[in-house]
This record gives sequence, C-alpha cells and structure tokens, in this order.
Amino acid sequence: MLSETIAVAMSGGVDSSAVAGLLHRQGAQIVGLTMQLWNQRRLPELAVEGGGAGRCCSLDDVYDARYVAQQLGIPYYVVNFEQRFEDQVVKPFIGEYLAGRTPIPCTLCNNFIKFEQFLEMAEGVGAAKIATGHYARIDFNDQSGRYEMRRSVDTAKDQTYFLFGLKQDQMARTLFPLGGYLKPQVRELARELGIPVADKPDSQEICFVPNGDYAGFIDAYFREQGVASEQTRGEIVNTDGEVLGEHEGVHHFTVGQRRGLGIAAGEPLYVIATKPAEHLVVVGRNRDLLRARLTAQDVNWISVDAIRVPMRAEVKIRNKHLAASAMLSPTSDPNRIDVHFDEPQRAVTPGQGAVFYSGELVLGGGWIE
RNA sequence: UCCCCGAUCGUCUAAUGGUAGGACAGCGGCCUUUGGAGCCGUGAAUCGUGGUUCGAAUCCAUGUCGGGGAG
Repeated sequence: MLSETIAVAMSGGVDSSAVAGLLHRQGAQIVGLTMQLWNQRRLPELAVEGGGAGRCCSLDDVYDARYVAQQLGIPYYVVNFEQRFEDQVVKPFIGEYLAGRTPIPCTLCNNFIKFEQFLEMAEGVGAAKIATGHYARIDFNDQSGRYEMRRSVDTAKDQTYFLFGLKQDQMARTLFPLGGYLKPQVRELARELGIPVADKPDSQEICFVPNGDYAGFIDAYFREQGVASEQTRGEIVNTDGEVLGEHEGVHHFTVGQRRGLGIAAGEPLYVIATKPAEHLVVVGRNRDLLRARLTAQDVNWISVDAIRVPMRAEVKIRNKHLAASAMLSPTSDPNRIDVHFDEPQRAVTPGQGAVFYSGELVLGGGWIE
C-alpha cells in the first residue's frame, strides 16, 4: 500500500515547519495547510506596530508558511476557517468571560478547529492523517486498545494541558512528531533541514489578540457589535459585600488576579470570583483562594476508560500549574468528576481545564465548573 | 460667629526638633508560549503664608479645607 498522505498544519512558526521538514525528509507524502482563522485587520484599533507578526494568521506568518512549503517543494494551501473560528472559538471565548468563567481559547480551537474542522479538511484533500507541531506524544496501547497521550519529552514545552479534549478517533489520525524532541533540538533540526524560519521567536499569548490585551479585544469586539461600555461596568466588593471600587467589566478579571484592581488596601487583594449577573468582582486575600476540591464537567477520557471507582491522579488546573495529587471520584453524572486535592490549591478557576495525569500519562480532563 | 480636633506620596500610614520611611495602588521589565500568579526595578508627599531655631512634617501665628461641638 502506498504511503498515505499527511496534512501538516503549518502556522509559519518553527515547530510546524520542522514537522513538515521532518516528515518530508522521512519520505512521507505531505501537503501543507495553513488555517486562516482570524482577520487581523478586523479590529483595527488593536493594531500593533509590526503588523502582529508572530500571531497565528498574520500575513507574515502565512507568507512564512508558504515559503517553507515552497522550499520543501510540497503542495501548500491556505484554508479559510474564519467563520468557524469566530463561531466556535471567539464567541465562546467572550461568552465564557461574560458568564464569569475564564476560557482557554487554545483548547477550544483544538477541540473545534484543529482536530475537527481541520481533520475534515485534510480528508478533503486526500490526507488520512494530520500532523501538528504540538509538544505531546500519542501511542497506541495494544493491550487496552486505546490511544494514549503522554507529556512531551521537553517538559517545559509540554502542551498536553491544551489537548485534553482529543477523542480516540482523532488521535488515531493525528501525529505529533515533536513530542520526543527538546525545543532546542527542534530548532537545530529546522536549521539542518534548511528551514528559513529556524530562528523565528516562539509565538505566545492568544493568537487572535494582536497586542496581547485580551480584555481590550473583547471591548473592541463589543464596540464593533454596538455594545456600550457603560453596560459592562460594575463594582468591586469584598467577601462581605462592601464596595471597594469600580471596574470596566467582569471580563477584565479572572480568579486569582491581583493586578488591575486599583484598590489600595494595605495588603494585596486578589479576585476571588466574578459575578456577571450583578456586574460584581469579588476580591479578598490570597488565602481566600485556596480550594481543596472542584468538579470537572464534560470530562473526556484519553488514555483510560471512564472510571467507575475513585482513582488517584495528579491534576493540573492551569497550564503552568504543577500537577497536584488528588483523588478522582465519579459522580452520578458520567461526564462529571469530583476532584479532591490532598492539599488545597490556589485559584481554582471555573472555565479552565482540570487535566488528569498519572506521571507522564494523560488520563483525561474536563472543564472546571 | 465662636470653641475644639485634624490635614504627610494616588490611598492608608511612619517619623514629636536632626537623612520624610513603609504597605497597598500605579508604571516598567523578567518569567512564562490560555487568562492569572510570582520575581526584579521604578516615579511619587509634609495644605498655603509668615515666624522661632544651627536645623521644623514636628514648635508659634495666621489663612484655607474637612470633622465635631456651642443658641
């Protein structure tokens, strides 16, 4: 049987370019695809000097991706997912903030765009599999009959936290060629392969927010949609309900946040919660943020079947959180899991992911209620 | 109108005759490649005017403002 075609998601960055180069060198038949996800000129008031280079769909990045594909001599296409991206990532992203939660756009994008829409698109161009530059590892376990996910070898670059929503059938068709590499090795590899973007800086922050000011993005989106800023303002209160100040919208805040409150209380204040219905931001002391338990909803199991009895695991509640020991317990709802930490954790934040690990193995994960 | 009390960085406050300091807030940077957190750095004040004193945030007078009393 002929080697099957692999569609490489090329962002124009080092990692995905290295993936394309690597697979090409291995003799795979590949096609490069760049997803056009957001028009950076959409909200011109957010424009940043340099044209937003380093963002996921700036013209520069598309140019880079095309150039890399050209250098490798592989077919290359740009696919336009803007509408889908706005409906399934941007709007939910804003909606989550307005609901008092803190979304993870990267995970939404993975779940609804990269490993769904993109996978379909790949099929459409005759590719049975896709490959991305994610730092994670997928293996098939013959005994369990499941695809398993592991943290990347480069623990600092590991992106499994953002991948907890991947389904077995998606994993079956996905390659993460960089999961076994360290980032410096990837750059070295890119240089070896003659990839022109080998020394391009890593991108970071939310790809569709050109200046990194996500709250400013939401404000600008509101203005575009005709929502007046007066409608989002509200009060900052302490846990006793005493009014300490005012704010420009609950979407400017997330649990655990310290900066931007503008309240001089003699001691640092942190956001304990946002209450969008009342336009309130509740603040308190750092120790008020400790929680020993949470419930994860829409849980997706990856490397193991859904649990029926309690199970010990390490749980990450944000990307840079050091996974903490906890007991996972099933609830009456099979999609919801109770998590009891051995030690209270700081700033358990609704809308963020709770990802379950056993060592380097990603068991699964869900959304914090 | 009179009598008390008070007035220090943006905020809260320390210094009672001898270098105006701290906390919080702000700003900048680093670190992180969801949002946060954290770390480092940084600007910022004695209500005004006179006086006493070698020297005044501090003592005196007076004005202004704020709070409280006295028909």
